[in-house]
Amino acid sequence: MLSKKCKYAIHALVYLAERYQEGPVHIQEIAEKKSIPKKFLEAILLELRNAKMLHSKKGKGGGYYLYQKPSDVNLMDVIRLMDGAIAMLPCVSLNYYEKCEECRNEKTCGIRDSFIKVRDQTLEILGGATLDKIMKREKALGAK
Amino acid sequence: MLSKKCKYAIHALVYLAERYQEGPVHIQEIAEKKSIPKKFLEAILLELRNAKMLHSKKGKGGGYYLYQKPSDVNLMDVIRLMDGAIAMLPCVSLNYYEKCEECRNEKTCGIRDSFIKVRDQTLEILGGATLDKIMKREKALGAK
DNA sequence: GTTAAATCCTATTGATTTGGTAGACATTAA
DNA sequence: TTAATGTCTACCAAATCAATAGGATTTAAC
Repeated sequence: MLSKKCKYAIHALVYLAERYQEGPVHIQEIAEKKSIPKKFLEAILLELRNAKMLHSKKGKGGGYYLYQKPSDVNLMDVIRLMDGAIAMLPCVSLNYYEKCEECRNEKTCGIRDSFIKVRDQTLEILGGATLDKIMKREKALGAK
Repeated sequence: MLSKKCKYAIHALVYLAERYQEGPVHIQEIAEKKSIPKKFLEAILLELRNAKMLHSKKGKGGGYYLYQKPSDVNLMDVIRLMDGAIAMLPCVSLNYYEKCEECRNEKTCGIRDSFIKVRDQTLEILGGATLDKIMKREKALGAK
């Protein structure tokens, strides 16, 4: 399951995608519109900024805005940043690989194969889920 | 990520699949062979038994053994039992559905779609990953 | 240059989950 | 009767998650 932090991050990014190229949006507004605790959101946006997904402008009239085009930001990257590995086993993770203590021998482990398939399918879907596609879908579904 | 409990359960089941129709295997043996803390394994096997995945025999000469054929036990069921939902969002889970607090309106949520696809792909792969296939793979890979 | 509005940063907290342990009890084979 | 085994309830420590507190810093506007 995705953490709340990750879900908040996704919702905040979608919101900023809707405001793309309209200047900085401040935390307070995102927090209110998306019902996210402001202080928690603060930490999340900061993390997204440090990962170069967002830019920020300090001081009066400041706020956050997308660093890249909505079509260049996908759920795979956001989830990896917020929650870490996408794979279901550490020993099949591409970005957060760790040896499985439980496996005596990774080469002959019979269960890894299925989880490698799951990982690849998942990455393909989430890698293709970009902010612009999410926005388009919401419009198509009639969101106001 | 799968919990340790879930990984232990899978390894224990694979071990019991290798001993299928050879009578009860006791906890101690599984714990030693698979390097699982005995007391923890005890609780896990009990849960698998309550879910009708295993049978047990009490008293001297007792132990655990598979309830069904190895070809009838798959990773999807084991994971659901041990860790709960397989889906990445509660609102797309088939067996553990819950409303997403974050979504104002599920019907118009633009992100659910990707997670439904991930869920379906994952279920298909894990549903097909049966104990007998895992055993065959281990043999093919040369496990001793 | 003062002030108000905003982000930035560090630390802390409470609740829940995870991983594991202790010990008594019940059942069965020999 | 006894030793071996599963069953059950309770407990505990550490980690993680979700959230909060309280300033420090930066900037625009006056």
